Amino acid sequence: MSEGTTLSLDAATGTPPSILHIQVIDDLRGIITRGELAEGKRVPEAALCERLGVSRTPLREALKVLAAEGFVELRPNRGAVVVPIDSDAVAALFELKGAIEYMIGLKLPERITPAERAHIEAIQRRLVECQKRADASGYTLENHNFHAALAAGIRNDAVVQTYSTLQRKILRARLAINEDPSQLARSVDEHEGILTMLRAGAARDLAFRLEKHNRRTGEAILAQLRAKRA
Amino acid sequence: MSEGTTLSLDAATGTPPSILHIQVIDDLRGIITRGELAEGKRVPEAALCERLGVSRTPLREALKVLAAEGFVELRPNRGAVVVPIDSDAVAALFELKGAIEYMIGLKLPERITPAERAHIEAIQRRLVECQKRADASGYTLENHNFHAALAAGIRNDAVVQTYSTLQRKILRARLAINEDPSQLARSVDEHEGILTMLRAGAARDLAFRLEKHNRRTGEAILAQLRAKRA
DNA sequence: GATCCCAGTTTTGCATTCATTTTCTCCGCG
DNA sequence: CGCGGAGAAAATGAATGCAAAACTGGGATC
Repeated sequence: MSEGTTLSLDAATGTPPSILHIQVIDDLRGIITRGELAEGKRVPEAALCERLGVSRTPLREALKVLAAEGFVELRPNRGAVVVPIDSDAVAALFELKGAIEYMIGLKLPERITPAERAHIEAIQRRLVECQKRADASGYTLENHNFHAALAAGIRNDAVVQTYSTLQRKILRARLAINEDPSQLARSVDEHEGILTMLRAGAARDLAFRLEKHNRRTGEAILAQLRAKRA
Repeated sequence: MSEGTTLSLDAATGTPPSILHIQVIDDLRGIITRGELAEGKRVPEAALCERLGVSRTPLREALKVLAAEGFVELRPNRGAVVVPIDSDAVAALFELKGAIEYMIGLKLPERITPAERAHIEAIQRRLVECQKRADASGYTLENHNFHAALAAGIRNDAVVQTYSTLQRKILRARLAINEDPSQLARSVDEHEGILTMLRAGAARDLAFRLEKHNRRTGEAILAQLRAKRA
C-alpha cells in the first residue's frame, strides 16, 4: 500500500501515532523532501488522496500540519503548494542550526553518557565506511544520525525537537542538489576533530568545531544550490 | 462569538488565514496559554466545538497542528489532553532560547536598521511605564514585543519562527504563575544594559547580556513554578 | 488576433454521517 | 460491600455530502 524508501529519519519525533493522519504527514513530508512533488506546484487533494490511499479528511489534517511546519503553503480556496527551496531560507536554517550546535558543544561533555558516546563513535565508524565506498546517500543518512545523536546527548527535548525540524528542512535542500562526494572526506575529518574534542571534554573547542563544521557544510550546500538555480 | 482578550502575540507568524482552522488554532492556543483548559484534562471535541462555534472538522485540524506544536497530546481513540507544564520542559525551553538569544546578540549590531532600533527603544520606554505603574500584564505583553523585535532584527526567518514558538510556550508557563512585580525593575535594568550594548554595537557584550537576562528570567520563573507545584 | 465574459466543470471548505472504540451504567456475584 | 462484566451511551476516526469558490473553454466583441 505505501512506500519503500521512507528515508526513516522520523522515529524520534514524538507524538504517538494517532493513526492515519500521522502516517500521511510522514508520507507527504517524505514525498516533498525527496522532491517527488514539484515545488511551487499546486497539490490537488484528490490526486494525493489516491496516491496515499486515504480520504480527504486525514489528508487535509496532514496538510495543515505540514503548512505549520513550512513544507507547504495553504492558499485559501486555491489548494496547497509545495514551498520552494529558497537559498536565503536555507542559509537562515544553517545559521540557526549553528547557534544550536554551538550550544550543544558547550554542554555536551558534561551531560553525555558513556553509552551515548560509544553510540556516536559507532556511527562515525559507519560514516568512514560510507566515505570509503563513496556511498553518498548512506552517508547522508548516517550523518543525520551522527548529529541527531549529539543533540540527543544534551538531554533537552526542546533542542532535540527543534534540531530535528531544522535537519528535516535542510535535508530537503540537500537532496535537491547532487552533493559532491569529494566533500565526504572533509566531513569525516571534521567529525574526527569533533570526536577528539568530545573525548577530551573540551567543551569550548567542541562548540567551536561544531559551529565551523556546520558553517562549512552550509556554505558548500548553498554554493551548489545557488549554482543550480543560475 | 469569540473572546476579547486574545493576548494578540500572534500576527507575525506567517501562513495566510486559510480561514476557519487557523482561527481555531489561535483561539485554542490562547485558551490553553491562558490556562482556561486544565492541564492534563481531556479536551472534549463537542464542548470545544460549541465554545468556538465550529464543527468538528476544523477543530480536529487545529488539534493536529497544536499536537505538532506540543500544546496538546493526541491519544488514539481517547481524545486530546492539554500537555501539562513541566518545569524540566520549561527549563529546556529557556536553555534553547538562551542559545538563540546569544546568537541574536552576536549578529544584531551589524544587521539591525535604525528604524528597528528606534522601534525597540520605543518599546523599552513603554516597558518603563508599565514598570512604574506596576502593570505586570502590560509588561508581559510589551516584553514579548521587545524580545520579538530583537529577534526580527537579525532578518532570519527560521530564527524568528523558532523564537516565536519558544516564546509562546514560555508564555504559558509565565501566565501559570503570578510573576513577582518586584522583578520588573530588574528586568527593565537589564533591558537598559542590553540597549546600551546595542547602541554601542558591542556584539559580544550584547550577546552575553541577552543570555544572562534570559537565564535570570528563566531561573526566576522556574523557581516560582517549582514552588507552586510543591 | 487578443481580450473579455459567462456557462459548465472542478476543487475547495466545512458540516454531517457512519462505523468503531471507549467509557459509563447498572446488575449479578463473590 | 467490592468486583467484574454485559449492554447502553458517548466519543472518536474517517468518509461522504453539499454549498461556495475557483478554474476552464468557447464564443462574442473590439
